[in-house]
Amino acid sequence: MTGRPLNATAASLLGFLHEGPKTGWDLVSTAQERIGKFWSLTTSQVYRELAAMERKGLIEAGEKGPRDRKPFVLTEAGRRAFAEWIEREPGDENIRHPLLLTVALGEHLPAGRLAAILAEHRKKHEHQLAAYEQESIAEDLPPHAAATLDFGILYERAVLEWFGRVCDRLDLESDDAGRVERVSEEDRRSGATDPARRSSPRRAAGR
Amino acid sequence: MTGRPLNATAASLLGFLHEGPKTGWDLVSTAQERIGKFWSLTTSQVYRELAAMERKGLIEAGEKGPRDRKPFVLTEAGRRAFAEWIEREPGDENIRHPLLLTVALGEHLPAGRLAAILAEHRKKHEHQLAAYEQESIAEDLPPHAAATLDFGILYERAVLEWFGRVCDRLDLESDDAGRVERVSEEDRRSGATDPARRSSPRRAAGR
DNA sequence: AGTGGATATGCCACAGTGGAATGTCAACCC
DNA sequence: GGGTTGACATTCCACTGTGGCATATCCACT
Repeated sequence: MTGRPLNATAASLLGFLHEGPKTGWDLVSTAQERIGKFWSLTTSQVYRELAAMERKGLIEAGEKGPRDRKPFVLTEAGRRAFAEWIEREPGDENIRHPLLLTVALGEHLPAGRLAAILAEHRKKHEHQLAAYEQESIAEDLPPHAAATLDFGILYERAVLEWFGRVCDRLDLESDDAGRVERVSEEDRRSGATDPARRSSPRRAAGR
Repeated sequence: MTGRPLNATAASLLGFLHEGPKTGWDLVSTAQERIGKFWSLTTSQVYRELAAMERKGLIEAGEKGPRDRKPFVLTEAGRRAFAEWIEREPGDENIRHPLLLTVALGEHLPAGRLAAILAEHRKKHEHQLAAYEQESIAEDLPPHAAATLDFGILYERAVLEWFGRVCDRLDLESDDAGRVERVSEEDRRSGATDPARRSSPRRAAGR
């Protein structure tokens, strides 16, 4: 038994199936909503994992509903496999960040173009942060969901702080997105940072 | 021409080849050092991309050196392909974070175990941050490298801040990996899968 | 000469990814 | 009631990524 330990994507599907029978489609949307922020998955993957898990007896298909809806339920073996998986030490994170690639190779790019790209992405991250904060205020989430949402918020804040720094480092003007940060670099030392008091932001520069 | 636009891994290799002829081996180490933090790649991938790019005429092999060293140089077509690639809007980052998965599904895990896992990972991130800060102080990096290193530092700081918050959120004791009993028991009695476990405990933390 | 380790390239099998293609049904409109 | 639309549900396929293995070659040291 326990042939090849179950991958994380499959395991998370089993996790969601603890809440009751779900079809592939249901699982795709559940997963995208609940773990999509830090675990990308696609429909094809979901269906493939479901088929594989059915073969292994971890789940079972129920009666077909309308439109070929095929709801799956956990079997005992599935429950056990999940329990085993979640007990294991999770691996390290794996980040693939095209924007950083562009920055790293940015010497081959005119400064203005790099600035434009950064501005574009900064805007995206501002929106993302706003959305997360919105969500965290509006909804009264169960604690585990709140914890992962926290991650999103802190991550986005860090990214935004980085944008400010990068423009500095590379002597770029950050404007088109409406400069806001510039000032806060200086303010920073007075300790007026947000609710997060943790480590004094050590400014290295001296340029 | 321009058959299917060049993937990011291949493109970064072309980028490094701007610095002069390099062999596959050279490129592996260059890449790991310069972009490995946010763009994972393996030796096999590098050799495969090199072979493919040679077929497409983006690079050319020079004289074989000792030990089958096969240095590649950029061709004009390669230069163009790279220029085209780096001009494009980079995609969004893609994060896969097993630890967050475990947290998100953490209701199926005894609180003590979750705390232990978190403590373990926190330690790793503390080391990583220390390493980055070390590097940033010790070396006088070119600006683009410094910029990406900054990202690493801010990211790790954010992660560490998150660890503190999570323990709070989930009523976990944060310190070392010991500590199994004591928490969780009273949460537990609210029943198996009650999805409406809304009222977040959020106790006052003094730490 | 022999051994072991770092350098160097390449192959293979398989897992994971993304998007297009296909099929099915409910609802709405004339 | 026939036709169109669009959401739902599944499958397929080509590409990308991973990790291990099989070769060599060369160097240093015995």
